[in-house]
Amino acid sequence: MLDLKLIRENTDEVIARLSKRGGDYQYLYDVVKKDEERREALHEVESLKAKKNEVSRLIGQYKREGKDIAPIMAEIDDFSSRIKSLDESVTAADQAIREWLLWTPNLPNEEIPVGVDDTENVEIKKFMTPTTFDFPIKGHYDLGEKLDILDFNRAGKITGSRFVVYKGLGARLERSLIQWMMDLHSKEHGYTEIIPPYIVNETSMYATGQFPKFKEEAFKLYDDRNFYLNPTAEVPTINLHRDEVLEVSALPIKYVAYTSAFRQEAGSAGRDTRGILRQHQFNKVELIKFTKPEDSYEELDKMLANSERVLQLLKLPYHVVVLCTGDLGFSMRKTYDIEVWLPSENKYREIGSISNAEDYQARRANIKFRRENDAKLEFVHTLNGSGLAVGRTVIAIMENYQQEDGSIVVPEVLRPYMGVDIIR
RNA sequence: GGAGAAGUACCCAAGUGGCUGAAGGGGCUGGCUUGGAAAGCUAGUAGAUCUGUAAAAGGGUGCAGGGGUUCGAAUCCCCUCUUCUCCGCCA
Repeated sequence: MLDLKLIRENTDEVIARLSKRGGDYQYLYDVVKKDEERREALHEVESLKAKKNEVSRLIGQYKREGKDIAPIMAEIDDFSSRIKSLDESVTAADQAIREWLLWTPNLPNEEIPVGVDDTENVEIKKFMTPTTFDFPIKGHYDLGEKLDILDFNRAGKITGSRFVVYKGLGARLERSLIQWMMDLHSKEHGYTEIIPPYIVNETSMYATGQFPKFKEEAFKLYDDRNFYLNPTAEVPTINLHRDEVLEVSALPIKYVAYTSAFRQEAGSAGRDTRGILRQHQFNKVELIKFTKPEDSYEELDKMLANSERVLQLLKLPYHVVVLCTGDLGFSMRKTYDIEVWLPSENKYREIGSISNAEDYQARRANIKFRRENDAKLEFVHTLNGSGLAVGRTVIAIMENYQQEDGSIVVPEVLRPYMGVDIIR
């Protein structure tokens, strides 16, 4: 959520900055106008309430003293009806403003490239060169079916499209990666491990910014409690501290969370339908930080380095791009995407996304901290990043480590977890 | 799923309609005392949020959350959530 005061005082600037994302934000002028009306009504109703409170207290006093209260009762009746109607208009204005703000995305960081879509993202670093082969290569879907470690047909029978069964060493590869990533980030990078609920409520979805705009992306449960399947561990893990005041000495708080993630992929009909690149259910290890405002960008860069380390240790070629304004996620101010080399597509594909929301989610989720005993409360900054998407890491390993005979060499760091050197 | 109990500030806890934005402890912060500390004595402790302002002052809201009754609600009524206990079922 953006700060209403900021919008009130810098309307033109806010609209200009938001417009770099694309879209029309002229409605913010209406919001400001509504806010003026709201405050006007608020002043009036508050002074009426003050007077009414004063008179009400007199009634108690009069009664104790045995005086007649009839004369002041008439006065109170008049206050009450005016207060009621004014209160209603204030509440209506509040709700209207809140609704607009919930649909308004975060301001893009001013230093990120301005652009309309992912073609204008800017590469900032590169690790290794794309893998080359001296034999005809296969996609992970072909490799997986031949090795009998990925089964798409039976997953279709059990559930439907965009689901997969991992089998044998395929299942073990997925499981090893989860274990190894959790170990790496918790033991070496100092994150605290979290396994949160995989079902979240509506309030949690609003707090991180999935709702209201991306409701159609979520799997809703048939249940009258407004429950949804977790779309990313970011949701439960940020909400871990919703409505809390964090100890300043504990910041930055660093979590590594493992969950399965569930997405409708509503806007992706027909895209990436082969293989496990885009599934309704996938595993992800996610990094989350709560930081002091002045530290968030330094922590963002450290988080990026922690994510990159996964691919470096796996010896997989990747590059990092800064998302341009048009490709930036709704709640985020700045995002790095890590894209891994996929030989079958002959290009880099997203495998992780590392973002700083600054105070946008903290404001929605009401997560604060206090610098000193008597200091005012301030919003923390929240960061989240992949560490990494597990299924896509499986793809990258299968494709980049494939041999001419269709077998797959297991990256060295995973061998202690896998118990084998090669999948054949 | 059934039956019951509870939710008050940083923590514990009193409080059945006005004199309570909230007794009493604990903790924390300051002062006295001390060479220093402990103990003791003493003062402060809604610090939230909205509004307002240059900053204040002032005002509204705030006793799990939401509605209602009333001139007036922590207190009465309704709904929801959470926690705990017992029973049932169960990985």
